[in-house]
Amino acid sequence: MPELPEVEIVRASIDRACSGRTIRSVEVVDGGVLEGCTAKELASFCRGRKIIGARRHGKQMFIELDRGGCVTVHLGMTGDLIYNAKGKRPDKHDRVLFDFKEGSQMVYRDMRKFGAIGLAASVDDFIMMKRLGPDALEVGRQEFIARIGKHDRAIKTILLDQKVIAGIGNLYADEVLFQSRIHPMRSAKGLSAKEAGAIQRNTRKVLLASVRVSSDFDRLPKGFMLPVRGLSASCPRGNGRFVSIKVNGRTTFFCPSCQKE
DNA sequence: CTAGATGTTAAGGT
DNA sequence: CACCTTAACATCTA
Repeated sequence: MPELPEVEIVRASIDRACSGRTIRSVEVVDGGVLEGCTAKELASFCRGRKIIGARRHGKQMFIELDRGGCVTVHLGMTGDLIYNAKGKRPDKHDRVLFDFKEGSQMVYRDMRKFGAIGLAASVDDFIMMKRLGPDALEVGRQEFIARIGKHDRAIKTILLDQKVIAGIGNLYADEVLFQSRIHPMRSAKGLSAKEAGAIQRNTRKVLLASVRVSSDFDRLPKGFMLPVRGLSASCPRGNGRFVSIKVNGRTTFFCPSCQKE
């Protein structure tokens, strides 16, 4: 589930379904997903509190409670936060259940358990503690360009660094660079003003386009790499096959003809 | 059976 | 110190 658009989609649905509901109890099925608090602490923190909304910063989610404080939720690789109407059958990978007064519940589901649930006094507190950079959709154009240009490392590595800009993951980094026609190994610092500007623009374009289609890649506009990323697929511009390399330990696809070194 | 998967972080090497 | 690569986390699927 886990890059900015996917998290935003989950946030919006939880915000809609759970705002105003009061948590009656919390059941931690698998404590392995808790970070920085025990099951007891999470439960006593939440008990009797009302959810006032769901927020997001990069890939990080926050369930804000009345009287201050929030539950922090990171979806990791396979996490999901779901609103279940009363009587829904539990799934094998349900890890934490937040039971509401009405009998419905908010469920944290995560097959691989790379995600994390914790507590924070405030959203800003947590962002500071984790040293997260500004959200990829909220950061201004000038700041985006200034931040990426400070680093003399591969541009893809910089886009993936949550401390520089928060929210871009492996798939979207590839798409942003493909849209910008920039090779993933180019030095971020070595980019021209025009190139850095293109990356900023395309970051917005790609993330917003994905949110718009609910991350259903097949519904993205023509010319996107995501629906065909990988395998032996061809570049949608008709310039031949994609190539795969490792950048920052992550599988990277690009079009060697459109994205020159 | 093996390899790899949208994320994050620690550890070890140059 | 800066940067890079690798491994680890846990589990499923191609």
